[in-house]
Amino acid sequence: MASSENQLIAQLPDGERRRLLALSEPFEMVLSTELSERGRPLTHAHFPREGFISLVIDREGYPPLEVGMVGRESMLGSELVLGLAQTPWRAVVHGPGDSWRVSAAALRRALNALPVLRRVMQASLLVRLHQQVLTAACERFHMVEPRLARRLLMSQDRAQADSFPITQELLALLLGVRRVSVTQAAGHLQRAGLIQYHRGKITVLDRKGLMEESCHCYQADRQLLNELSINARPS
Amino acid sequence: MASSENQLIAQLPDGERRRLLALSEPFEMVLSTELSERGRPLTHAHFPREGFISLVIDREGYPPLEVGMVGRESMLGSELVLGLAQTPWRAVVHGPGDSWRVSAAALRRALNALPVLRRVMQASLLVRLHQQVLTAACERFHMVEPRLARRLLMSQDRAQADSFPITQELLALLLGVRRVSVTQAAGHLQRAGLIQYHRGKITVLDRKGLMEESCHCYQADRQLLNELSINARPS
DNA sequence: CCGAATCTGTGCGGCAGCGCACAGTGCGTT
DNA sequence: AACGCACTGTGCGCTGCCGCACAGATTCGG
Repeated sequence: MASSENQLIAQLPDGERRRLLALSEPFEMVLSTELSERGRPLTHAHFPREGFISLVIDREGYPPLEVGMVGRESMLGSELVLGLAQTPWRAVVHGPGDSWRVSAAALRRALNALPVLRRVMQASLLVRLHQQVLTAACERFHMVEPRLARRLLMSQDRAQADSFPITQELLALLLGVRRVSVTQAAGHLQRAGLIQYHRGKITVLDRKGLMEESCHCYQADRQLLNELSINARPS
Repeated sequence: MASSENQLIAQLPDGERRRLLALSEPFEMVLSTELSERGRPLTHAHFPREGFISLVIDREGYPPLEVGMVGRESMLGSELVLGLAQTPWRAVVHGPGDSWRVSAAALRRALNALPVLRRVMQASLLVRLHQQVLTAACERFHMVEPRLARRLLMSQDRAQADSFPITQELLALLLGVRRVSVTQAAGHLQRAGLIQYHRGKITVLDRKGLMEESCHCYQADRQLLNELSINARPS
């Protein structure tokens, strides 16, 4: 149970956790459903326990592009800690799983009484900002194959399993490249024995090897998460 | 005077503005100086009244890259509203001018008593996040020339003059491309009669034409700023 | 006044990813 | 069994930007 708990919730002291969960309801995140629309105020925040949500923007004349990822290490809706909830992205479920769902109004009210939750959400928002920056540089300058490797590792972390469903078509969307480019990069990784895939299901065979192929943005990301989470803990 | 006031400060009601300015000191932002270092907590927030500050990240094996820009429409240090002040970027003055400078500690204390300032800073932080996302997509997919045009318009807005100092070398850094690419794109724009430059000084001749050459990310950016600023106003 | 540093311009080969088009292959449905 | 659909694989020409190298031009410092 604890192993599949959302990691922000896990950071809360017992009292706050109970009060937050009392406001929450278990929610099944179904593949490809939308949890928020662009420009609309958020109706619910989500604390995923498994699976992941992609933050996706639509640009005229281009296919959609992923600009962020929310899994059990994070939450959807940390902007609510600012009292504002419009976002420029859509939130789409790309890894099925369960979440705790809280209505925006209830969460906003509860924030006053839950100081640690407030801190955690503030830190989470800052993490999102920092990740945005680092990811932007990564997407801009690194080549497809390392980025694909990074991406697979990230997905695996959220899925908490060696094997998880994801098509090359979707990966192309997430990376902002053609599907063909994914096919080629993935072919490499497969021939190298690092991964194995078949019709929308990918299995990571050699996690360590995959980390070597990935740009070190993956590690930078994880480090960032640790640093800022620790900072959130002390009052 | 009002025309060269920082626009966030201009949004404050008289009482709050007076109290904030009482904590502030006028500060001269000198070209190429650093107002914050990567990873270090911010010592001072800045509200520029003219000129601009670049947010710059350093990546191993690559030249530095600009990931954001702070001028009179914004502030340096809105993260302080989260009670946290580590940032992944350095803040470097790339357009000289004056700012209001407030120590981080004083600002943090004052935030409790100044609700409108708090709102304004929250909105400003959200704007930064949104801009990060949109700019990332722009940098990734648009070509050099439109991005250069956009960039020049942005610089002009902050400088509040048709003519302002900036070298192609610096522009290359800001755009994340080679200096040569800037030379070529700038040559185009000059031959088209939109700009005119000479040894580190650029003059915008045809602002309208420049907007047509720029990707519409420029307009999207301004629109975003308006929408979110308006939202900050009503309590 | 002369050398040095700064800023801008040009040429050339290379390459990663793009757009487009098409061809297999496994899976589900009726 | 047969069909359709989703997923994956391959080929080809194009192009925008890169890395490298060098050259003219203007300003600055001693």
